[in-house]
Amino acid sequence: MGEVGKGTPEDWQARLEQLAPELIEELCVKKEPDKGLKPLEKAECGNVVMRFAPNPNGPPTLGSTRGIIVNSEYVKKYDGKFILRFDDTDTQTKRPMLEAYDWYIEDCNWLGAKPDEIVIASDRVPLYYEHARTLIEGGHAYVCFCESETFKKLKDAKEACPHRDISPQENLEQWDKMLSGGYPEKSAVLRIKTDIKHKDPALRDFGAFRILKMPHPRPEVGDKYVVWPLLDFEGAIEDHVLGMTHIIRGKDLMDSEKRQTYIYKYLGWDYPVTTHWGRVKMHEFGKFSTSGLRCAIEEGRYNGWDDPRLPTVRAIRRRGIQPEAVRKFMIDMGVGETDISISLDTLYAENRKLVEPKANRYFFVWDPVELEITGANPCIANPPLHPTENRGCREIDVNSKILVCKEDVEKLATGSKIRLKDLYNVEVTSMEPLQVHYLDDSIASAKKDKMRIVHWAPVDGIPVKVLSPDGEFTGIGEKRIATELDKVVQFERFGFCRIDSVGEEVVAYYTHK
RNA sequence: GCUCCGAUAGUGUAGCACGGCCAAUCAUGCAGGACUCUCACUCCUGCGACUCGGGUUCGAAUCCCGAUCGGAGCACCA
Repeated sequence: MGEVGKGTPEDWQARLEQLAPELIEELCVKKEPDKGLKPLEKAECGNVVMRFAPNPNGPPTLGSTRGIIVNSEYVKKYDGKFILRFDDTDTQTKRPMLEAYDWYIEDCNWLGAKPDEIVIASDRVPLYYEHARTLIEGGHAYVCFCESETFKKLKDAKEACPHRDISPQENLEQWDKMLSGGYPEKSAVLRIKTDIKHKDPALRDFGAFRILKMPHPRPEVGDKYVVWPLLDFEGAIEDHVLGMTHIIRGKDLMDSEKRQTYIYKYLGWDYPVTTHWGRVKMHEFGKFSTSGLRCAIEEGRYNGWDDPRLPTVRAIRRRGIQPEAVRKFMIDMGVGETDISISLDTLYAENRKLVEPKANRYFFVWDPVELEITGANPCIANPPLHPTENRGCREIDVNSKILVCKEDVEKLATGSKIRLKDLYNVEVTSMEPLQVHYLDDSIASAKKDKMRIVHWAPVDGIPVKVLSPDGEFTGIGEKRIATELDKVVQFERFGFCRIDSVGEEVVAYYTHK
């Protein structure tokens, strides 16, 4: 051993060649970093079933896309099955929103994550009752009439409540009475027996069903049921019945798995492979709660669920973010247990790569100021639609007046020379009123004199309104913008925008710089 | 109070299961420069991290212990 530390690398190589030449090749193989998502534990191609299970109590947000994209991406990778399941069994606190069901389906499709199957929990309540009955019969569940406060105290003291040891027969009767509406709201819950002395208080006898007399918002369900399952129960049953092999969910649900394991044990089922991820916060968006947002929208502080200031999928879609960019962004983020706080810059950079070659260029002048040109004949300007992709030119008639941005004018003084982009060079002859005199067409002389290059718009252009997260911009743009409905364009020296509507005026949604 | 989890550049991420390929990957960001009739794109160059302290070992980002910081659960919410 002592001699190992001595000698040069060359000596070592020579020694190794003598001793074990086969090792050399092995050492030369560099570990390849894995691209994309890490492999799933115990996953067999063709047998993977995963799900995204939201409560449709509001529209999908950028946060939801992580669950949609990563789950569906894994399923694609293993040629499995992707299920969209609506966990909509709370008619009260997180009451489902009727429109949101379709929004989720729509947004999944848009993101390239079309579900292979769609399941709505509120349609399957009898299934949950059935398993609840089995558990009661087996003595693994009981109807508890404690007030929540009382139960909490007992639980914290590791003490069983008086209802815990009632016989299955009696429990069954009480359960039936519960189902038929024989008890008032909040007077009874069905609990799953775990271990009342478990060292972790979160795992001691947890609730599985409660009485909720508020009807379900879905008309096909309405007031059919008064007993509704809680998430841990509903999810546990569904995940097994639907054949889930792998689950990825929030770290906050870690104890959920431990609780659900009791149910699985009682029913003789195997628990799916579970992974957890941390919370994602976006720098650009403050804290939004679905209920808070709803109020704000109703009060008119936002224009709707697709207001460009909101982190909803509908909003970013309207802004011209491409689904592929969101996918790449979320997949690159991977599945980590750390809580993260990310910036949308990375998403924008991803999107820019996608949109840059496609977007036609146009002039849009915000805060327009009229500028009079002397000494030039009327002409037609021909700026290219794209600087590198050979896609032809736009045509803009230029007479004696054009519009330029106020912020550009503020940098001028009598005598300044500027280049009107893709047009010609001028010199300012008067500031009030703003007048310029034609100099020449040569780009070379513009460069030689280091003139500022300023974009402009025709006075008879089309009014344009840009809605952005930072507010509204209004001005005038080239008429041809009206032909780009639903496309992403680049307003030169401004940024990328998606043309949202075209009429008397063009409305554009700001994408990013 | 009880219980669980995590920590790599400004931000995210790879590497950690099995310690030497790590003088630590990639992306984004930032700074400087080239190109350009846009502040976009492209291309160069640069900046920047293993939370801390012990231990094991010839060798630790990787294993062990402790501390610190951060997050979460203990609902008749999801």
